[in-house]
Amino acid sequence: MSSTSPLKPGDHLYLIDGSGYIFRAYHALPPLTRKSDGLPVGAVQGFCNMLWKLLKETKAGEKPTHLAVIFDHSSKSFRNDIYPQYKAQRPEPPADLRPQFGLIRQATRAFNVACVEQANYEADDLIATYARQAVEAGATCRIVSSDKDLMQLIRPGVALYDTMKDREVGEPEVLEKFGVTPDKVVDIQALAGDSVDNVPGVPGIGVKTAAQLITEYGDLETLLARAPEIKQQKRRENLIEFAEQARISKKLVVLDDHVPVEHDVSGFAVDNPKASQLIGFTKALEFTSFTKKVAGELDADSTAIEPIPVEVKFWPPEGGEGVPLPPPRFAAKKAEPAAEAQAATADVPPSSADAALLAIPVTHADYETVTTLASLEAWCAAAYEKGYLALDTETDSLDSMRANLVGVSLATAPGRACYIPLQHKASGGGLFGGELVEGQVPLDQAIAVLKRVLEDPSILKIGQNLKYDIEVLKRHGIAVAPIDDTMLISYVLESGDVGHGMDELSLRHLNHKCIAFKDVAGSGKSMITFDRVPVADATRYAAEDADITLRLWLLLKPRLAAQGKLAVYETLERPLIAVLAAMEMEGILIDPELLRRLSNDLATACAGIETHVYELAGERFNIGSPKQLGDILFGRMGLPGGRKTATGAWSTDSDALEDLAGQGIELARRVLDWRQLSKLRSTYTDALPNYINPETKRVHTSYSLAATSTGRLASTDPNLQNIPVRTEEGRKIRSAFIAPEGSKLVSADYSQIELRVVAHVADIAQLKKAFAEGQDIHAMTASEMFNVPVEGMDPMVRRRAKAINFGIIYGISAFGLANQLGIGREEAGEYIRTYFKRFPGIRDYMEATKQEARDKGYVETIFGRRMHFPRIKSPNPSERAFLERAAINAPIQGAAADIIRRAMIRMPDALSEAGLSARMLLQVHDELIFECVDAEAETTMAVVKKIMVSAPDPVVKLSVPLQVDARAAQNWEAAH
DNA sequence: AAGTCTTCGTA
DNA sequence: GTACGAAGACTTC
Repeated sequence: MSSTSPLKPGDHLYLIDGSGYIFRAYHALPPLTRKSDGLPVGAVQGFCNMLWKLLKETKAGEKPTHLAVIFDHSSKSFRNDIYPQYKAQRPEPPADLRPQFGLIRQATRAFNVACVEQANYEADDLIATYARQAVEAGATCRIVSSDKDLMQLIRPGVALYDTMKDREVGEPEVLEKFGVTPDKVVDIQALAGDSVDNVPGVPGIGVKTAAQLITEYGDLETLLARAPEIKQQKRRENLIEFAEQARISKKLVVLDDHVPVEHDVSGFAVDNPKASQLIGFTKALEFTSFTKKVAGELDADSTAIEPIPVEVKFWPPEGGEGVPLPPPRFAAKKAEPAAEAQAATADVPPSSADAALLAIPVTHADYETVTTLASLEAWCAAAYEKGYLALDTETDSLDSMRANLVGVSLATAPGRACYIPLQHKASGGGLFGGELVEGQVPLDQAIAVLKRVLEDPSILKIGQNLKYDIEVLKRHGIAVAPIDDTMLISYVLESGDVGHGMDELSLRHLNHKCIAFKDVAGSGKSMITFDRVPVADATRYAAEDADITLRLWLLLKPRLAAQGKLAVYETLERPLIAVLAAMEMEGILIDPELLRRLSNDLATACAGIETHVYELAGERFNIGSPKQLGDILFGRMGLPGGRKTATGAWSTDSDALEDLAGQGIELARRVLDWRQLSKLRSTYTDALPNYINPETKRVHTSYSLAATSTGRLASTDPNLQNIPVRTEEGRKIRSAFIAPEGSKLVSADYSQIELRVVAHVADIAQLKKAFAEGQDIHAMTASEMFNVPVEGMDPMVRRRAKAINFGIIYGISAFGLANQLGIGREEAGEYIRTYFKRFPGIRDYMEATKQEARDKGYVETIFGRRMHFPRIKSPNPSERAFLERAAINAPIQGAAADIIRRAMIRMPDALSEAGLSARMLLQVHDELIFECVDAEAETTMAVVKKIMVSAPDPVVKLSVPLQVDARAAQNWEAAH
């Protein structure tokens, strides 16, 4: 421990938030630093550097006279007595972080610095208490932390220093973050709450609204007292209803500055480190260069000092998929050559030199606007030196099949980025508008230079959502390869309730807020296309995108190997980019004339129903308005049995209307009919023709690879994964998706793939046997459950079993099953009990999955795809039950998604190797749609089936056969 | 103009 | 009971 001396006027007390430091260092720094045995020590090393700098390099007059590092004693504190859910759903720290908690405490002692923690109090409370003591003693205090919860302590004599951003946090920074002065910060937090710490706050109020309210009313109590004056209805009601919750929230966020501290501040007086202790410690952790630096400064002979024993807890981590190894120098050898076409040699690992540069702040100072061919060549040369290149294209449209290339940005190192404007046009109309801006490299020349590097197999191209850029560049004759995509890397690492957009990733991982697109191009009606953005603005925006993308790659790529997820990325994600790009660019043919006729028919039918509805209702109203309809049905007509929606409005969904229709209310039946027809018209027959590309005359959807939590794809603009099929009217729309003359559409779909996955992963003998023998799976289930023969089975009995089988996949509940079958909850519960009695393995599997989600915070598919459920331990019972069902469904839906991904990745090569010209056009979760010439239809179906059926091989040997049904026809409806 | 709610299409 | 996206109505700024 350090020496002893009471605080006196003029003294400087430094309080370091040790727990906060380690969390932020872990998440902000690349996990590259490990001891030779694999022990992760990056945060400890960062901590030592920071502490050393504080002790040695602080300016004269700011040197601390007293210093202590404060830690959280445990995850429980007095706040849990006020509000048990406080910080209740914090996930366990990552395995490679856990051992570093103890190491940082040992580092503190090795520095001969006070190391303080106290049961029942958080570090922040101790810091608040010591800071108050300092001010009262006439000394000043400086708190070293990046925690926003400490902003409330800022006042004359108490400063806050953010180590991660390397800057002082003063009133301006607090104003920027919370919109109020430091003394009001707690009122903001009380209103806005904090989802990370589970501070509830008031619903509907975020930081922005809270700041506005506190500025207007002065403080929380005044606001709550005068809440009835507030104009906005919802806001007023919430402030009144949740007033007590706001007060509790405030108690949670206000720090206790009168902790009966066990360590007296006089014991924090600064003393010099003992060379033997400090160097002994840094040698033990193999901090070579740090040891050298310290030895030099302390004038000690480091070779003469023995490493001291260091106590390591929680390492290696127990169980799991094994010890996360240091990131390999080169990507792991691909396990499946066929699955990953990309050469491993092109997969350059992030250099540690660049990784170190990640810490430099994102400024736009060194961004360059490339205006000459020579300078473009120089940037390409830099890419050759590095072996990798981050890039981003700027265009005038979100639709990659219509977008014109406006410019390209490149980055070769953190902070080293450029923008090459290619097709910027002068702003303004008339004579001077629309002309190409001076000083741009001619498009064809720039393309020629870029083509060399973007197609070079030795240069790895890094992008964020590269599929878009690949398509735009392909249309300019460039076939970009090999590639890495930061969006997909993030998706593999963190699929769960976080997003993977670049702005979001930048904030989360780099603590940097990107320039928003609307800041350079505006929004809404006044939005300009990117080619009209001034080149200087465009450079800052575009070069930043490439810079951030490169930094994210440097940070995130090593985590794939560290978490054992490189194979998932390389076999299920990355190779799908090119496959999807080809499908999207191919597009599908639709018959706009047929859709136009359908639209007319639907319009006529709707109009007829409308007249009738107005008669029945006795007034004209907007049938499409649930609010107006509810008022008429349950208000004016006073019909019984109305339910309310979450927001208190009358529910008029199809269940509610079916109820009324069943009671003989014709109005309800008519509205249901109207809704069906009007839906088909607005969403399909009217919308689809607008998506026909004028050049290709086909419709090109866009698939999102990182939109779902389970690994499924999502289709947008237009969504071609929800084309109607269930009703006769709807199927007419499907028949408007056609093959050209002389060609056919082939549809191939997996039969019962999710139930087959269940049979395999839960290892259910009866199910496996039934699938192996090609039995009717629902009939078999019914037979097992109700002891009736399959022969001559009552269709109703089979229907119940079928509903239960689907329920299993969805994480069954009596409530849901009762709804589905239109029976009572009791009866549904009885079915479920019967089912579990006959299939106990299913119940075991479901319980085990829930437990896994609770223990680890995630679940995995049989192919290793990981899906996170950070809120699975939510204190809210209905949220928790929902997440448990989702966690049960995820490995099943996810495995099915993995299987069809594997089939899709192998499909193009398989088709061409078979000498077929068939092209894959669409994916609808368990179905693939192809277009092929008439003569090749049969062979195409055979090849497609073979690839789809064998898709799990060789990684997973399914214990159940997969079945694929395929048909060829002139249109999708007939092929399906 | 932007964001939320409700409804409904798919697997 | 799972997973999505789109359209129209409605609310708020």
